[in-house]
Amino acid sequence: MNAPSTGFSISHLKVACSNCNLRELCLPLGLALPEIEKLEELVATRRKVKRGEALFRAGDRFESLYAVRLGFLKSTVMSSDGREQVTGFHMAGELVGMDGISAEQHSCDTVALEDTEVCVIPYERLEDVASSVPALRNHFHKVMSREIVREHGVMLLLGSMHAEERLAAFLLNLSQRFEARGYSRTEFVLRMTRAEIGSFLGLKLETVSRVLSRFAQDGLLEVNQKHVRILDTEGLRAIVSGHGAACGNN
Amino acid sequence: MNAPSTGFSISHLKVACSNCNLRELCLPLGLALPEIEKLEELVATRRKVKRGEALFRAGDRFESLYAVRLGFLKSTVMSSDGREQVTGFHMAGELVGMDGISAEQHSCDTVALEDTEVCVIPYERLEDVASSVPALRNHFHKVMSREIVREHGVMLLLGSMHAEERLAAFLLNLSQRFEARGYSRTEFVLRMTRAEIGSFLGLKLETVSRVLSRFAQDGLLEVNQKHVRILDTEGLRAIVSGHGAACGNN
DNA sequence: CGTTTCGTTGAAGAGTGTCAAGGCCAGTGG
DNA sequence: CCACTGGCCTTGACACTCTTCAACGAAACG
Repeated sequence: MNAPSTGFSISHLKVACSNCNLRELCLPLGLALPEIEKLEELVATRRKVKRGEALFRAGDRFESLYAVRLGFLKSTVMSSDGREQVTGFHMAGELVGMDGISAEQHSCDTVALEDTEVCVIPYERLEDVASSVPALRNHFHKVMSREIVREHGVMLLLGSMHAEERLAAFLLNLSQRFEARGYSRTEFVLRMTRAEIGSFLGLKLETVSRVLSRFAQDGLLEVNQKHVRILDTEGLRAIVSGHGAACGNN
Repeated sequence: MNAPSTGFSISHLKVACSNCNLRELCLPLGLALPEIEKLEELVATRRKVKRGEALFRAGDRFESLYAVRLGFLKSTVMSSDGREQVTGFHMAGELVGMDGISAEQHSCDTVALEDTEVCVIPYERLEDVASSVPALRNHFHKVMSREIVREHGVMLLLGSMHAEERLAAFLLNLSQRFEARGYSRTEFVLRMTRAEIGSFLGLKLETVSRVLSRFAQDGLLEVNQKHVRILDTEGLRAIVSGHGAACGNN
C-alpha cells in the first residue's frame, strides 16, 4: 500500500490528489476526506505526452477530461479550408478537453509544446461522482464557466486591440499564470513559437517578432529568443489600456 | 389546479416546457414524464425585457440562467479602458448567463435588441434537479460545452479571416439559426446595427456597410437597411472558404 | 557539422480604419 | 399633414497598421 519513493508501480501512478501540489487549482476548496477519496477514484490514470504529440485531435471520440500536471500544451481549431487558429495555451493545473462534451467528440487538437503529463479524468465517472459531491459538481461548472469567460476576453482582444496591445496583454496573462504557480512573474520561457503566439493573437509571426523587438527597445522587457524578462509591468499594463498611458484620448 | 386556457393566472405563467415549441432546442431528447415535471418546477418564472433594456449587466450577482423564449439579445464585454466587444447574439431557444457561474456574478452585459421574453432558471435549483436527472445534467453540460466550441469558432473568425469572410460567415450562421427555428433561411431582418455587427466581427461599422454593399453588387444578396435576402448561399460559402473559390492559392 | 526550424529585419503593398459629408427612415410635435 | 430631429446607414478620400515577400542570422537536432 505505501509505495516507496523509489519504485514505479501502478498504484504510484494511481495518484493522490490529496497531496498534489496543484490541488488549489484543480479542486474545490474544503472537501471533506470521504469526498476526496471519491475524487481520487475518479482520476484513473496519468498519461504522458511528448513534445509535439497530441493529447487528442479533432474528431477523436470524447472520453475524458485532462488535468495538466506538468508541461505545456496548445489547443488549435482548424477551419474547413485549412486555416488554423490557436485557441489557448494550457499549463499545470488547468483542465482541457471540455470542447468534447458537446458532440461527444473533440473539436480541437490539443498538442504538447513540451513533455507533458496529465491526469486522465474519465468523463462518465466524473458525471457520476459530481452528482453525489455537490462541491465537485459546482467546481466543475465553475471551471467550464471560467473557460467561457476567458474566451470572452480573447474575443475582446482579437476584436478590438492593436498588435502591441495584444502582445502586452498576452505577456501579462502569462506572467500572472506563472506567478500563480509559484514561478517568476517577470522572467520566463515562452514554450511556443512566434507563429503560435501570432496565431493565438491573430497576428503574423513577423508582427509578433517586430513588436517584441519594439518592446525591448522601449525598455519594457528583454527578449532572447524564447526567454523573456519583463522589466516594466506597469508599462505593459499602460499599453493594454489604450496605448502608452500618456495618450489620454481615444 | 387546471388552468383554463383563458385567464392569465400565475400558474399560466409558470409554464409548460412540455408543450413549449422550443423544447427541441432547450431540452434533452427523450425525457420521461416525471423528469419533465421536475424540470417544469425548475423554470420558476418568465421575464420580459424591453428593447434596449438589460437582462443582466456585468457585476450583477449571478442567480439564474435564462432560456430565450422569443426575441433577440446581444452580449457584450467591456475592457477596463472602455472598449466594448459584442461576444454573441442570442435568439429563441438559446441559453444565456453561463458566464456568471464562475465568479457568481456576471461578467458581461446582455441586452435585448428587440422586445424579448425569457424563462428564468434559478441556478441553485438547476444544480439540484440536474444531479437527480442525469439526462438533464448531461444536456446542461453539453450546452456549456457547445458554447465553448462556438467561441472557438469565433476566435478562428476573428483571428484569421478577412472582412468579407467574416461577414459571409456571420450571415450564413444567422441564416442557419433562423432556419433551425422555422424561419426563412434566405430572408431575414438584422436585429442589430452595423456597429454591433462590426463589434462582433472585429470590424468598423463602415467596413461592414461597405462589404454588404459589395456583396449586393456581386449579386450574392440584397440589402435594404436591416432587411437581408440571400441570393447565393453557395457564393457566400465560397467566400468563407478562402475567397471566391476560383482563387485556388493561398 | 550540416540541416532544419525558428527568429529578425527591411521594403513594398493590401486591407481596414479614420474622418467627413450626405442620405434615409422613424418618431415627434407643431 | 409636414417639417424637424436624431439615429442609422452609405460612400469617398486618405492615413496607417499589419501583412507579404525576401534575405539573412541564430539556435536546435540528429
